[in-house]
Amino acid sequence: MSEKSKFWYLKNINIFDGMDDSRMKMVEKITTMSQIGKHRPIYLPEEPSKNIYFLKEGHVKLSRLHEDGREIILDILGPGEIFGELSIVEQGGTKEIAETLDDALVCSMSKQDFENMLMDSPLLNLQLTKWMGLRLRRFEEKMSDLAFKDVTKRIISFLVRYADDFGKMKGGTVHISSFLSHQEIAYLTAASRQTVTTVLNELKGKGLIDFTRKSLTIHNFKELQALAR
Amino acid sequence: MSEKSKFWYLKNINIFDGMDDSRMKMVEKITTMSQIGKHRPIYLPEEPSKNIYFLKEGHVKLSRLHEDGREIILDILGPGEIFGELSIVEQGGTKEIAETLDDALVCSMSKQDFENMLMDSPLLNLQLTKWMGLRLRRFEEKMSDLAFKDVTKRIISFLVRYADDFGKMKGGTVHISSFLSHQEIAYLTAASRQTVTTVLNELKGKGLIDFTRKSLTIHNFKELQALAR
DNA sequence: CAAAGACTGTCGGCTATCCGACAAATGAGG
DNA sequence: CCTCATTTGTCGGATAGCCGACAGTCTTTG
Repeated sequence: MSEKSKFWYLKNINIFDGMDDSRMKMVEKITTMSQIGKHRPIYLPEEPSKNIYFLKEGHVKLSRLHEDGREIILDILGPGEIFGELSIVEQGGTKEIAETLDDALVCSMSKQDFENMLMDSPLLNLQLTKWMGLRLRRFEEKMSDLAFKDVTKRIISFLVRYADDFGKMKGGTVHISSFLSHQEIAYLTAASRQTVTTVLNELKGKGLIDFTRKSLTIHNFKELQALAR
Repeated sequence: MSEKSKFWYLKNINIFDGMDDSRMKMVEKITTMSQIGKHRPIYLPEEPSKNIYFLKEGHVKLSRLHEDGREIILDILGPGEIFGELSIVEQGGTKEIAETLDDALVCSMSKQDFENMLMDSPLLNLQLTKWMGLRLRRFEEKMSDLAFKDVTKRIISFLVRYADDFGKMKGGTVHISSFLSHQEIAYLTAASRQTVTTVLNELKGKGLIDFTRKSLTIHNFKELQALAR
């Protein structure tokens, strides 16, 4: 993979693949790069963001709040992913919060510039379409998890997916150095904080995982994965 | 709205807006139109569909099955919407079922043709992008409903949205002539059939709605809407 | 128009999970 | 190293909603 494409790498697709150099220069011109510390908001609901964001490094969580303090984390994005109001139609602003999880490097550009860029490069637009299709698929997956699985399975599903994104695999074991708080996991899995604590300790008791406040080890990835269905 | 654009009307966006006539002719050439009766499958999981579909008339439900007979309906699509494997990346086929709810008119075209068409028309592609953004938003909405609301509110939410799509508004009352079975509503709201029956009868008892096996009347739309939060 | 099949209504028991409460453990900052 | 704030662990009570069962009602079709 070339430097250029590595830069804009997307989990499954590189949206800038096949883009010529002159265009890449243009892209970098209309883009503002910013380093953002951990646990900082990028945009808030009711504060309609006029920008589209690319995540170059780090991770960002997208969540929604409810009137009472409850929260649900819709998705965690990794390097290369895009967020912001992709459908320019609405004006009301999003109901989403975007917030960094760790130190992140974010490129932003105006919706207008983004739109122009898409109009200018059919290939880029097509890649974006495919990527959005994948994102829709991810949401579908999460929705059916919510509908079909009990809390334990949802938490295991989460651990597996999270390990996939953040972990270092070594043999069958996966180690993750930046773990989330139980509350955060609760938001992700639509469970209560106490239940998360209990379930994690059950899994620890069965020797499937080990964890501290800021790290997680999955002893047998395949085995855990199998328990999620 | 011109005949042409009415033909391809999308709920919120007309993806063929601004398309010149010669291109529209081409579109119609690579497209196969078919009339499909009610409650017929369009594609099934593990039977990877090589096509992209446009819904011209009628309604289609997209759902997922679980090993045990359980089902969740992810979305109900109306005239003008697009479905199929929009992200061409995956080869495994979808886990989705697409099935007509009523008599439908569906246009299908091969993924390849669709992709070529998008490459050929940046504007079209951009419209598609916006539309997919809206679809993502709809999924987000459904996910937070699942996380935050109890069954009663989820059912009310469903009624309101369904009435919006299918109903005829007259004053403050909405009448819907093609209502779903309680089981179907259960699948949509991730509830059990019995609970749906009970909740609907509670709402009837409070004079908010009336229903028979195949019709629904909402007496005061605004009032019901307010109860969903 | 009769018989079979599908849908609706209702009940009672059951259980997963939430929620409040509080104590213990850990970590951060002065 | 002490203090305060945050996170984790555990318990018991409350309950929403699931599930099986079964009866009643409507629909379809031969």
